[in-house]
Amino acid sequence: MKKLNIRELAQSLQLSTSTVSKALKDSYEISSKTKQRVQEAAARLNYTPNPYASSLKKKHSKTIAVIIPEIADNFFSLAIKGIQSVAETKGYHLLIYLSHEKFINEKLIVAECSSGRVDGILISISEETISPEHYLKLTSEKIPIVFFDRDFENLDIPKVITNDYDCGYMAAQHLLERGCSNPVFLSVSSSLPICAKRAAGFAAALCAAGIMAEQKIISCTGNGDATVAEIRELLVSDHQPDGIVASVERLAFQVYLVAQENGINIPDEIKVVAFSTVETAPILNPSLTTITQPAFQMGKAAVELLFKCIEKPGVDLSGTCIELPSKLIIRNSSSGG
Amino acid sequence: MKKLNIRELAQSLQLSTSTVSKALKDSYEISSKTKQRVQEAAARLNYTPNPYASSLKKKHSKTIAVIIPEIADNFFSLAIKGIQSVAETKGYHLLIYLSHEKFINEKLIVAECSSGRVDGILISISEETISPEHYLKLTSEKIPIVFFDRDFENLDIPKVITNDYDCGYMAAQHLLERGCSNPVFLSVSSSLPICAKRAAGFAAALCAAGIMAEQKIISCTGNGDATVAEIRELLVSDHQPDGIVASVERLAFQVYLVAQENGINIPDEIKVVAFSTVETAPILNPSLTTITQPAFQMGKAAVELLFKCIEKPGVDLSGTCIELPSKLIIRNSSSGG
DNA sequence: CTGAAAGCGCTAACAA
DNA sequence: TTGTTAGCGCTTTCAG
Repeated sequence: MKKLNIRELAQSLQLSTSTVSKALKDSYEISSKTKQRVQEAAARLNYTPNPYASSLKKKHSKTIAVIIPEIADNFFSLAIKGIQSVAETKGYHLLIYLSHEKFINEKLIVAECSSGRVDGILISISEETISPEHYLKLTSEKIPIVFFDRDFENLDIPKVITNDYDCGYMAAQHLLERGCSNPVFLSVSSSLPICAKRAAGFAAALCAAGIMAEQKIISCTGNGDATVAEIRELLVSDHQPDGIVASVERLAFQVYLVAQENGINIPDEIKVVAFSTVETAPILNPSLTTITQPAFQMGKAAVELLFKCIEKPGVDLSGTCIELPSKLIIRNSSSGG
Repeated sequence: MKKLNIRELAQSLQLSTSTVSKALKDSYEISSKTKQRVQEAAARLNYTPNPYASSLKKKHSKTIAVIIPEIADNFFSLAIKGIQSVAETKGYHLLIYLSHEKFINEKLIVAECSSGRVDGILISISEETISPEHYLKLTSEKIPIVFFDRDFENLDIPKVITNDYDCGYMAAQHLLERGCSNPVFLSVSSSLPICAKRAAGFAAALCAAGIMAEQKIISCTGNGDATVAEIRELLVSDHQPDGIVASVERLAFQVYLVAQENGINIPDEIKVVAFSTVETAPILNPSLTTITQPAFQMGKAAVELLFKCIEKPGVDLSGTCIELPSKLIIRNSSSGG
């Protein structure tokens, strides 16, 4: 069956293309009799309008871009799920782009998005991102953008984030209450605002308890084996910490692995808390205390905000910041003390 | 900064649009001097060609659709990552659609894809899918489609799958070797081919060992709490099984939870093996024996196959089936015996 | 209520 | 080597 276009459909009905076009979208200008005739024929002949022709004419595409650093990560999968749940009710399409945590990739993707391909952009910035020009260019071209989770600070771009500073504080405090005297924070990037905020909260809690926070923020910037090596070195050192806050779940997994391989008991010798949405937290060995972000809700809130920008180009949402709190869920990895 | 089009760019250079168009794509017809002039101007004025206009003309979109049942699932996240890794090198865009395991959604999505929006489709079918007309319609319209992981059987559509039957067999055999005399298989859907194949392999291994496989295939079709209830009932029943093969990882997690809450020891009282790609398998309590699919590679192989279909519409790839083997990774949840 | 016609921004014959 | 022109398939005034 050959794909047919609106002209052919119109011809087969002895109507003009404009009548058919209007009938298809149920316009009040068309008699209900012809509407029916047209819609019936369209269904029968399997007519589907070419979305690109229509986008070209209407100057919007009913598609949005989601730019994330990584997809094989529970947080982002859940966020996409949230995004998709509302995009689908609005008939929007979702284009997914991965920056792989690289600034250069992110810039290329963002530039590509300014071509008119998408009506709006949802982005969680890469670890490397240090300047915002590419976002600014987008806003100057009036294509709406909203940050979710990982934002670029001091910009007027709308965002939905979580209470990272408070959670960093909470995590440290929790460890302190459980008897840790030498907790450390495992950071993935000092330039990444969310990580910096978590670290800052952590440091503040230590200070409040009279502990010097210097040297308690440990950067684990490599990935894979390099990080494992760093963690191994940390855990078997003379000044082994007695508590760990993992800024991302991957680091917690690595801590577990290293502890396991070196016979270090969690939580007796070392307690751990992780920023994580991992589903298996309750059945880990031991079950993992987490700071869990409302990933699905954040995705949802972010698209909703984006749709507001798209639908009401007039109203000024710049500066809007929605903060959805994360939750500390206490499990066995931090018990005892 | 207002977005400009090719005509305006051409005007500002005192050239024709066709010259500019060709210069932009580095055509041999254009002198290198003007090429440079054009490209320099395009960069300076921030010109980006409208992709929809170009798609309309060229009759392809450089975008492919990925249709999956669910995104918050390690297997699919990894598969997307594999897909993306090759799409990005080819400059293709990725549209993601979720069927939420519903046949009706899948049909709608597939129909939408036949509009010319995408150059090809990668799909993992929903649990409910029972008829293939919507796929056939696509192929009759010459839009390439390839199945990955969850295929619809007895069709000539290319696919990349894993050795599900063998793995079901292997899982059962492993449990038997470890001393189980009453293993069961937890199925999510009897109509879903991959699940059925896993179950069939499982049953075959039992038969080979002289065990009646009747009633050993247990369907856990509800989701969430309903499934937990089913599993709870199974585990505390008089004829409690001493081995479980979970056809999907979610079921294994639920088994762990129920075992935990009822003080049932894994692996002493009951051993478990799960079809799963979960990253935390080694650090679960106890570490989980898995049949792990090569998710990333499957995604990669699938797009590569799809690109072959797209790039060489002439050659006939129908019937192509790439089978990438999964691996049994033995851990503590099935130890002892 | 229906139709004619212009044009969205780009590409690709074909001319020059 | 560059320019003219005719669409791609659709939507949308504007006339009828």
